[in-house]
Amino acid sequence: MTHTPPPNPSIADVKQLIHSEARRVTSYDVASAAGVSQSAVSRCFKPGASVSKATYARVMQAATELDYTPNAAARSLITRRSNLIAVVLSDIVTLHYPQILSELSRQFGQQGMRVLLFSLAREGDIGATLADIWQHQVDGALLAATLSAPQAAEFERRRIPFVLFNRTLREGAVNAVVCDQVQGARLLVSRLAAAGHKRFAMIDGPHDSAVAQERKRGVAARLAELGLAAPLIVSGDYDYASGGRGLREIIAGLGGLPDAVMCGNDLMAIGCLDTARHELGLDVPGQLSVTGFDGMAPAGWLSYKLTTLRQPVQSMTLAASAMLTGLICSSGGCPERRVFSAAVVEGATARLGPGA
Amino acid sequence: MTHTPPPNPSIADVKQLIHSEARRVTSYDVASAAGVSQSAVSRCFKPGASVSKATYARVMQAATELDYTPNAAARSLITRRSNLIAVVLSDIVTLHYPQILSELSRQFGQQGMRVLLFSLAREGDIGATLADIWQHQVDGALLAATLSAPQAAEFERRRIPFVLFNRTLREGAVNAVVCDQVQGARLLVSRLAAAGHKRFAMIDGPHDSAVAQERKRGVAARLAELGLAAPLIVSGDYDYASGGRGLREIIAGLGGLPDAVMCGNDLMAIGCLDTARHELGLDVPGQLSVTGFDGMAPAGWLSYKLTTLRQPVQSMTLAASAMLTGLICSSGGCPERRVFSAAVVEGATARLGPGA
DNA sequence: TTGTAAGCGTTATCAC
DNA sequence: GTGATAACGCTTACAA
Repeated sequence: MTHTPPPNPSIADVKQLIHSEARRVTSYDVASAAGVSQSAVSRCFKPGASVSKATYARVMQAATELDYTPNAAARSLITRRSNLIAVVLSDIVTLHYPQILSELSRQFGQQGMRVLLFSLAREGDIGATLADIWQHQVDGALLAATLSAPQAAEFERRRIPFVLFNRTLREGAVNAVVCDQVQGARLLVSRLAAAGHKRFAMIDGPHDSAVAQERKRGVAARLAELGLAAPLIVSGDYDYASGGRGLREIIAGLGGLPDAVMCGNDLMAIGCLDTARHELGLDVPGQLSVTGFDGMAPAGWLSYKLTTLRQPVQSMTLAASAMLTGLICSSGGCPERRVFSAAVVEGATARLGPGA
Repeated sequence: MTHTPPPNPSIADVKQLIHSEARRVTSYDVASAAGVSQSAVSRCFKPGASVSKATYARVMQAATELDYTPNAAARSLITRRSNLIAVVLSDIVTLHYPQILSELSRQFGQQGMRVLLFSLAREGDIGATLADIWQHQVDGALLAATLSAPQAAEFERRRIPFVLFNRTLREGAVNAVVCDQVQGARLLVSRLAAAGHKRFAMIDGPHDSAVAQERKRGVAARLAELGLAAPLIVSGDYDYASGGRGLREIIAGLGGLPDAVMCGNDLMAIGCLDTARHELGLDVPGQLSVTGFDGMAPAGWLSYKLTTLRQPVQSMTLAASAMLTGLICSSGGCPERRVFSAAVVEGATARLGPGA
């Protein structure tokens, strides 16, 4: 019994050879089984290459029978395209996570790109992750995490296009898709003030969250403009428990109820609402108005009907993936920010006055 | 001005050369800047290789200044390890998505492996995705989606270890981490029956969901054992709206209220609960008991306190990632199933009798 | 249209 | 400990 392959091996011969050597199927195997050159095989897998119908058929037949699949690593080595997109999410995004990710995976998938996922423990933890991103030679990155200026610069230096999601750089222009948190916050304050609310309190998000900072800023600015007292601000962690804890802290701080509690996100608003109603026996919005931010699904559930600001997550996700694929294909152009507006969801947890 | 590099180029020389040629930094560049051979550079980036301290320092200095990062594609080509794990989720898993993904990303990350994400539109849609998985030569796969026997066989043939999450194959042994849905369902039925419930109804999950099938099976089997009437089963989509719709359908079908409505997951249970209380003005659990499945966070919120079965998602995720990394390192061994139990969360939406 | 051959950037093997 | 040199599996001129 010899292991030397016959000069014109059949598909079965090749199959057995591969099996006996316990290795993966390569384009050479397909070529030898189909009786063509290796480059012919390669061309058959490249859309729009020039191959005769007969050759194509023979190659595909062999490829199918041998379970051949091109090796992405080898391809990426020569083409300098990995077809990989790094998606970096800080755990805080948790709310829209599923929606964002499945949408991104779908969008990029349609362009033949795959999502390489990086999940950060904390908002600012991207540092250690960067090395991994470089190694995998991703074609682009979508970042929902805080990026420092030097880190952004390194993306530039390596010529890796990136888009920030709901984040911007303090200085320097970068591509970003954001929701105007400040505008939204101002709008909500206006509507609340128009309904006669005077004493405001706020449950703030984590200190390292850029989005939380903007929301807080918008609220404070609009209150000042309206000549109303600055809100009592307590801090929260964007989670359900923070909402209840925050409310108690506010009541203790004020020695009574404020007119409105504005929460940094829906999750805290729901926690605040539940504590107000079920633990403190308060009437919302009768005695107290409660508002959120985000417009996540549970906010619309019948038990809550939360008054909140909806971010157009779907549109933002779409815009971000489109922007990134655009950057990858036609590299160049100057940085662009696409700013979406948040819309007030009237709900039933706050008395609102007329819009501006 | 010449572009020929000097015989002993400085780091700055090399830097400029790379820049002028607009290419990525390779180990050759680092080698030439550090005045060593390319293989020396390679060794410096391989943990536990034999390099002298002096060489290591020189190489690292040059590497840092040049922003050199090894190319994962080239490495993967020669080592036959991509350090990539395919994680395939059907959209239905949406509930625990964030928790599962961030945990997996963390776990695999600690082993130096990255998560390549595939999000399926439907439970059974893995077919088209497989070709992508093969291309990227993943070292292993974690699948929370239905896999057919031939598909499983192809994983075997390609020697790619895989672990099913909350799924099993109808025939044939595979590695899997599951929660015993049947046992959980039976337990819950027992507790409900012990409290005197007689007429049961059920809002089922999607037909293509294996988990939903098992839950339904467990409920039906236990009811039969107890000599109770078979439940009225209406179908749902695992979403919030399905819960309310299902409840109405049940009431219409029975011409009145059942004693208990068991929902295929928490989301539908919450929808059912909201409709019962806020639209139909029913007293839950006074007039009607409602139960869920999963134990997702909102089930515990004060407005719901849902009676449900908690799946130990954290433990399951941990087990799955550990199992997969185990399979990758020490290939071989016979298929194993790790079965976790669901625990009853008593909540406040159903009257429960004593446990068995 | 097809085949030949030169890389892509690593790691691995082997002398030295 | 170090440096040649041969893979790894593919794409892509270029020649036929």
